[in-house]
Parts: sequence; C-alpha cells; structure tokens
Amino acid sequence: MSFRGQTPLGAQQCTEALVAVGDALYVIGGKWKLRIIIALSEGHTRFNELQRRVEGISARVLSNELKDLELNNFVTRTVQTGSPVIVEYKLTDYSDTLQDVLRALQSWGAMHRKTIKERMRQEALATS
Amino acid sequence: MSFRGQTPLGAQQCTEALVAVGDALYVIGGKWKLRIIIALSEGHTRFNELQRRVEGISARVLSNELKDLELNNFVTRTVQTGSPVIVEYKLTDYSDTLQDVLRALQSWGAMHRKTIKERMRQEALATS
DNA sequence: CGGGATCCTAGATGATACTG
DNA sequence: CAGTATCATCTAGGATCCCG
Repeated sequence: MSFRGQTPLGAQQCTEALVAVGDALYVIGGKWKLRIIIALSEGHTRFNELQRRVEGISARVLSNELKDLELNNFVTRTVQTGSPVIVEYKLTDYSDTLQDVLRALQSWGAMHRKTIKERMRQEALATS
Repeated sequence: MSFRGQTPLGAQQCTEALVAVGDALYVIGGKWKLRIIIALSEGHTRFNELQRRVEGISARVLSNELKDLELNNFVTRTVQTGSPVIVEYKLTDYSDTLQDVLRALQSWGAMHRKTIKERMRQEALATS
C-alpha cells in the first residue's frame, strides 16, 4: 500500500486507493470541514467563538458545515436552555479517528511551507 | 501535536495546526489533485490514459489540474516529438512527500466505509 | 447569542465541439 | 493523441437583513 517510493502501484491497488481516498474526501473534503474540526479540538465551543476561530468563514457556511459534521457523526450539538441560550459544539469520539489524517496534513503543510520559502530564497539569489 | 485524544489543544497549537493544514489544503485540496496524483502513482501516464483512470474528470479540468500540479512541482510533463506526439506525465520526487497524507487518507476512507456500512446494517435491523 | 432566509456572484465543473 | 474553445450549469460561498 505504499505510494510509489520508486515502485509504481499495481492497477488494482491504484483503484482501491482511488476509491478509499475518494470516500474520505467525500466526507471531509472541502474548504472548511477539517478546519472546523481542528478549531473544535481546542475544546467545546459556542457558535460565535467558533466562527472567530475559523478565520474567514461566514455564519451561514459555518452553520451548514456544522449540520453536515453532525450528520456524519463528527460533532455533537448541545443546547442549554436559559437566557441567553447556550449552544455548544464538541467533537465526538469518532472524530478522533481522524488524528492520523490531521497529523499527516499538518506536518506536510509545515514542511511544504518551509520548502516554498527556501525555493523562493534560492530564486531571489539567482536573480541578484 | 496530538488532536484531542481526550486532552484539548492549546490555543497556540490550534492556530498552528490551522495554518499548516490550511497551507496543505491550499495546494492539494480540491476535488481532483490527490486523485490525479494517485492515478499517476501507477506509473507515468499519457493524457487520455490518465483521464480514463481518474473517473469523471473532463479533459479541460484534467489539463488545468495538471498544469497546476506541474507548477507546484508534483508532476513533470515530457514531450516526445514524433507522430503521434507522446506526452507523458510522471510524479516528481517531491510528490513522494505526500505518502503519509495519502496513506492516512486511504486507510481512513476504508475504515469509514466499513463504519457506514455497519451503521446502515444496524439501522436496517432496528427498523425490521 | 445562534442562527435562518434571501439574494447574488465567482469560480469550478460538465458537455460538446474542434484542431494540429 | 493531447489538448483548446465555447457555452451552459451548478454550487460553494459572501453579504445582508432578520428573528426569538
């Protein structure tokens, strides 16, 4: 199940990978899903607080995404009646299964940023 | 750098994760990028062949995505003049850095599919 | 505070041709 | 074969207003 590393994938494994990754992207793909999950991993959070944490997201989109995440069992929504009403979102245990994915993405993202920076530095040197 | 697992993330780590994952998604996010990379991991491939492997993608989109992947150093494009002209796409070494991400996504996707299946089976039982 | 309802735009995608 | 061009579409997302 290795991705290259010199040896190409067989057609069969390739299709399998395509399907599995497709499944994954279907649920957690898109611009916001993973960001929201990360933001929620700071602890259970209320709506507006969450909106502040996830930079750039609008209330409508956040609301929709949260519903979706709830449907897919990544998030639970609890309402405490009173005034004001308090609505809290928190991650479920199932969302913990995403740890590897998140870790891999995070470390790749950090690595990639460094690479780009270095690449730009080199180009700057070459031009001067 | 763990994602929950009982203990919430600190605000600082949360922001770091948000940025890094954001960087990653910026480059490899979207509907097609990872699929194309997986398809290419079966070995170097020509355009139409690649389009067949990546189910559902149109020539125009594939063309655009490939340009993007080339710009980001994931793919190289080589042209062998002759008739017919042969254009081959292959993964670069840099695309190998995505292994962890791909593996994590694939195994999560496979796990998730099983979970869903099981969940549906349970619901079917409950209804009957 | 926690959203829902509406309206609207840009960009992503699909379908179908067409070309060197 | 390896795309490009054009048009039609679709939808995620932004902006704004509103409500209990």
